[in-house]
Amino acid sequence: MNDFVLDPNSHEGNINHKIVFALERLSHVFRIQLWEANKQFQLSPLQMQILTTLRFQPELDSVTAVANYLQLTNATVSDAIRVLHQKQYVEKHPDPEDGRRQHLTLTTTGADIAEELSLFANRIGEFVTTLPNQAEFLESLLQLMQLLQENGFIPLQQMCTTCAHFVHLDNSTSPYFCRLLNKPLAARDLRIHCPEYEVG
Amino acid sequence: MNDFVLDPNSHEGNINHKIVFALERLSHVFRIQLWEANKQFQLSPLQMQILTTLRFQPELDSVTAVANYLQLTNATVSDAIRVLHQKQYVEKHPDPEDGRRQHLTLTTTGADIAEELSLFANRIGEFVTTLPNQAEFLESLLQLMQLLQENGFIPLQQMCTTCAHFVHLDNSTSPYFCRLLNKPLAARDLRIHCPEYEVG
DNA sequence: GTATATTATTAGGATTCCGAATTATATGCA
DNA sequence: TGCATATAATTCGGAATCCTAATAATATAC
Repeated sequence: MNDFVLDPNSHEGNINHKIVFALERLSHVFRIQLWEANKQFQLSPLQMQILTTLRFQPELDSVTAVANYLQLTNATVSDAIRVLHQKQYVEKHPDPEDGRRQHLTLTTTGADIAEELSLFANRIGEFVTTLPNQAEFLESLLQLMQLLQENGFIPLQQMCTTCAHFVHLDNSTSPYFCRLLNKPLAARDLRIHCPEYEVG
Repeated sequence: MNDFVLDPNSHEGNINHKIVFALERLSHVFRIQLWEANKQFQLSPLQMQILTTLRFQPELDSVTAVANYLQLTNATVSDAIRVLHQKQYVEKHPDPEDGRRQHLTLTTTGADIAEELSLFANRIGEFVTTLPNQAEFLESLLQLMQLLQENGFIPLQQMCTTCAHFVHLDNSTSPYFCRLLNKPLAARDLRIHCPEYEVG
């Protein structure tokens, strides 16, 4: 649920508290939207999150990898994946070299559903479109994510700002640079999940 | 959790998607933090949210009011409050004029716990402290909240930006003004839950 | 005064989470 | 080689999250 607990007006004028409170309320919106989608897609919130993870981050193809990403126990994820397997949205392929591993992939149906879920999520994106200062907004969000990642609140996220190939140029209109792609980056170019990511 | 589903790099360079994805990841952090607090406080996530709501928005003093605010059914909230009542964190007072209503208040213990929860939530606030451009960040968040409220994704939130007393002055260093308090407001002064709120 | 609406609760059920235990396989090291 | 330890995945039991539907009591509308 939205997801946390804070006095919305504590320390009158304390901007940190207000920001956290606003993030909390927005967090709530996402949680509620997941339950809304549940009615439409006949999938539980966790099942939807797993489908989307497998669709857009296919390298997270095991119970353990998904559980770490979602910060849940293997038990919880294993159970949800069992249901997705029953519904024939997810396939399990034994690893030929490691008998303990099961590689997870989406079926065609599963991938289609994940696409639809992505469109559903974009209902929020419509409102973001009308915001001024989107680039600055994204930068603040990424900075916060980076801090939270560095302090163990978020598991490794393959973001530009923590990547080995990333360079922060201070005084420039394109303030960032990727050494791998060998090109300058504006705030809008910053990736949250880059396939070329290397721990930096 | 976190809580939603979106391709973190869809439409390469589509900044809306990235913003939504970042918000989604942050939403996840709040959800996970609630479960963390659960270990420490022996309270369920919903119970904690209810305690905090009663503490900082005491005008939401009925099952229905809290359920609307949290966008849950009365059944769900009623059940959680039953437990909080058992634990002697919440008291129920029958309304003398309306026999259906129960006014909810916190016990001293309940209020103390709510304060501690607020401190716990502030662990995220520490990181917000180090962000540059906090005022702009808060403004973007509030603008998004306002849009979501206007479109029915968030129930009535007593924010300055949707208040009858609020005036938006365009070209100024204090770009806002409250007619009730009769004073200019900077971004950092904007309230998310104002006791003087009137529907505007 | 009767129909309708509202407040709160209860019951039943699928899902979400956890910790702990289990099974199977892989790895490290003597 | 062999044995301890680590890892991957699952299963089990249990408390909590959510819902819809039904119920009871009271309030409101006409």
